[in-house]
Amino acid sequence: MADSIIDSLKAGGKKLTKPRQAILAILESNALPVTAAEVHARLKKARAPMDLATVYRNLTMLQELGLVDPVGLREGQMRYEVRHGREHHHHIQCRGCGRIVDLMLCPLKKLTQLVESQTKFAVEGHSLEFFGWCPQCR
Amino acid sequence: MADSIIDSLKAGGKKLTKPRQAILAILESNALPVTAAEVHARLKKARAPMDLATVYRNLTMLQELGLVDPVGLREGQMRYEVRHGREHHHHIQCRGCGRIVDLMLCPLKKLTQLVESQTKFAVEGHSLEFFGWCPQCR
DNA sequence: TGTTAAATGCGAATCACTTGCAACAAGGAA
DNA sequence: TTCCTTGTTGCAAGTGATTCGCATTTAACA
Repeated sequence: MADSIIDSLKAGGKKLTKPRQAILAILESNALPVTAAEVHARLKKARAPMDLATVYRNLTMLQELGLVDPVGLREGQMRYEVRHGREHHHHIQCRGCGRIVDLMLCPLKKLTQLVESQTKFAVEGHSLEFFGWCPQCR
Repeated sequence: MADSIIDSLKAGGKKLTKPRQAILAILESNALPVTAAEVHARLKKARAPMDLATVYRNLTMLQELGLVDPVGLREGQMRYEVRHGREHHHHIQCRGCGRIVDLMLCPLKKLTQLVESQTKFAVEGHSLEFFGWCPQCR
């Protein structure tokens, strides 16, 4: 587990419990964003079962600390991915099979300024997801 | 009601029922995206009450016909807005008060081609939402 | 006007997610 | 090490959004 994560938890007055470590291990082993249910299922397989409510509580907390990013793909459930050591990026999901692919790009720095001057909002974040058909499904 | 909407319904084998007309009227009178619950409440006020399930069924169907666009702002519920006669656009929502403002811009035409060549997906759509603090809340 | 397929209302179900609470476990202080 | 405080967990129940089954209507058109 990365020191930066442990430091962030400490700074937030959080404890490094066993269940929490297991969740972080699952998250770190996944390149792509996962749902709470998926984390729950993988913990069960990894012989570290825990209550789904605990999974949700931890994902919410990790998000508040800025350690994980939420990814909303209009699936009726949220996905989460660790931020640690990865560039800010976006995703594309296949409308056929649901496959998700990382897009290592974000064209929105300039656009953010435009939005700020246009709306007078202080922009704090954005979500950008693409939908389409993957090579196997098209 | 616009002829183009009626034509689309007809082409999809759909009927132009009274409840459906009422829903479309509500949608057309709203510049900003609304939730199913909001549509349901406004129909009640407008003395054209109908079952919430009917509202959902219609919103889903109108979306499938391409007459309304879904807008996901991570509020735990979807919003919808009529596409008819309006430019493709995005939104920004205040993290404080929830206020939504239209952004009449979309910088993603070029980016879509980049995504397509990078992933080999056939891009069919995207969602782009900004979050921040509005002038009153910042 | 009759026929038929689509649409509606109602109630129950599902699904993702949250909450209350008692038992438990980090982790710093003594 | 032991104690104490406070965050954490499991369990069970609760929400809130959305969907489904089914019997009853209603629009569309022959």
